[in-house]
Amino acid sequence: MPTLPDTTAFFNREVTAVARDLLGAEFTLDGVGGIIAETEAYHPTEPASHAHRGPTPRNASMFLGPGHLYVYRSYGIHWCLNFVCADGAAVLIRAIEPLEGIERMAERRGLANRRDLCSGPGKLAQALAVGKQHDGLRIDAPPFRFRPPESPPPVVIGPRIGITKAADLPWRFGIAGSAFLSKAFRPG
DNA sequence: GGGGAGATTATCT
DNA sequence: GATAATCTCCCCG
Repeated sequence: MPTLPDTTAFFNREVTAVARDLLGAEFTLDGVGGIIAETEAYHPTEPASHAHRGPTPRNASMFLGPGHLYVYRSYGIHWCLNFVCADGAAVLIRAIEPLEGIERMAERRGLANRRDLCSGPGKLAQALAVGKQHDGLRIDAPPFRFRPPESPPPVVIGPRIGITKAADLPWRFGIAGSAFLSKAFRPG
């Protein structure tokens, strides 16, 4: 009987390594979710991070330690889901391949096309019904289920999307060839 | 299939 | 008062 990987140890590593290793991981909320297909890393030392200027009421959960969730409202409309690492670093979950609870996702999104259910940070938050009530919770306790990948998928890397600061850093990671990404990676 | 405008609100200057 | 880790719809081709 193999020992299950320790979740805190998984997230207590360099944030770009965690972002890459999250690809292929299983994540569900109340049995709704699938396989993480796209992530972005954020570190307090670069200005795109919400933790760049230190702790504030909004980003408090970024400092709870490895294995917690950071959920924030984006553009006053959408919710975005992050997994916290060490020292205020966090990984934004940008896309999930829907596998479980697809019916409920389709209802929440008002869409039938599986490809569009979770292909973006705001979309997947709506599909999984992620909200402020999940900010600061542990990823390895109900209503969540988290399981790291058993074998690493092929990875593509590129610059992060939708930001103006530190936009040159290649800190976006995706499963190569996945049909469920928020946007294609530029070849090269 | 691609580009641009608008929606909407918490947070910080 | 400006900004923001986004999404959808509309127009054009």
